[in-house]
Amino acid sequence: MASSHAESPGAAGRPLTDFEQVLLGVIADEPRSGYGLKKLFNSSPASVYQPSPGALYPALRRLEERGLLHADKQISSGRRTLRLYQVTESGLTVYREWLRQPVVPETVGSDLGQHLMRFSLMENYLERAEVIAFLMDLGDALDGFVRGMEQFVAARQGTLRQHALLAIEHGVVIHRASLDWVRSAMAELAEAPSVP
Amino acid sequence: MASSHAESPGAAGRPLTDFEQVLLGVIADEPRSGYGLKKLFNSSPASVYQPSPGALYPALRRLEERGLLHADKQISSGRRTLRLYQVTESGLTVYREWLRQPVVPETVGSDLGQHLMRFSLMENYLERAEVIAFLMDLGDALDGFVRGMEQFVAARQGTLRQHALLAIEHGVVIHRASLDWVRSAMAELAEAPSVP
DNA sequence: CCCCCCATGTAACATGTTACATGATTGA
DNA sequence: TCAATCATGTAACATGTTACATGGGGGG
Repeated sequence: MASSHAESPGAAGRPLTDFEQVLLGVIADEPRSGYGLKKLFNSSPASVYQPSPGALYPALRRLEERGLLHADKQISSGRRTLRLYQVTESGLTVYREWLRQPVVPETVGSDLGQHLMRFSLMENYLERAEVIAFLMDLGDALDGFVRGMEQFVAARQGTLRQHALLAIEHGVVIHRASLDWVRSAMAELAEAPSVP
Repeated sequence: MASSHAESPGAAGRPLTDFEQVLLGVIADEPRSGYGLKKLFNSSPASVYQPSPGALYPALRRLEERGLLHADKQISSGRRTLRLYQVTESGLTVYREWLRQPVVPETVGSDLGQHLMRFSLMENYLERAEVIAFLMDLGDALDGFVRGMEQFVAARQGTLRQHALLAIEHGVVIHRASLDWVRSAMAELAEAPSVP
């Protein structure tokens, strides 16, 4: 039942899940319903993430209960109730704080997807200079990660089995490719100044 | 309480988690205790995965209850009880089945880590020819994934915003790098015939 | 004596998956 | 009328995270 008591206005609580943050960001770009979000994710390139209804609807309710989202109960063209979500002001604040969070080098090895998601959502809310600074930090973190992996390999020269070594090299290769991407993205953004 | 009733011998039940499979594989390589596994993961390159005790110990118990692992209760050098796990025969069977599972092209975009883990563990249990066949399939799947991404981009030429397009290109770049890795790994394995 | 490492685990809590339930509307 | 799509959600279950609890043993 939609408890209609507005929650903590400052939005201080347990930090949001990545998934919750992404929902917030997507809805900040454009109001959506649960079903609309489902369609959006389904149409995404080759299964980036397909949230199950049991994950999606409760997540939206949680965001609503925190006062970060607000649902307009609508009856779209005679249909049954459609809950069209919009971000509230505190939702927008939380979202922007997330976008501006610094890149933590230690997590870049396991969290690359989150950074990409953030980069993608940044387009409408951050200025070009901030985006470029973000990419710079991401590049540094990736560079450090690659160096760390290479040192790890060098330190265990000979002790690693062939497949383990190859698997680690896969990690190196992947992150070096990410780094190259960061550099080319920076170059592209630097020379084509589109209005945010 | 360690219920000592041996479970279903054929090991038919809910399929194992990736994490459970990895535990099974690591223990198949060499008997380990919970703490030994913790140390092993901690020493892994730059936080591949750090299982929390609340994930690790219950997982080991589940594998034991299924009859896939067996614990020798030991008192190592006067210390408190140490549970040294070994794979049982049915555990080894399940493990080998996992190693031989075909590459599913649809999942390769989100599951690359699992395939790498499998590749790494294959070294001791599969023959060189099987490993190369696995890499061949993985390469085909990656190639298909990259083509699919490129088609996706081509189909929406112009409709994608700049950052979204760049993020997708990141996916392309990453998976192409993976594909290159697969090819070089195949070449390396083909010419250096070490005994499995 | 105190601290850190060995070594196990539990409790509370949140979250996710799968599968099912419900009902309205549109088009063949 | 029948099927598909729109649109919401719940129930059962398993799993994970964080934080805490417990206790022995070795070294400074």
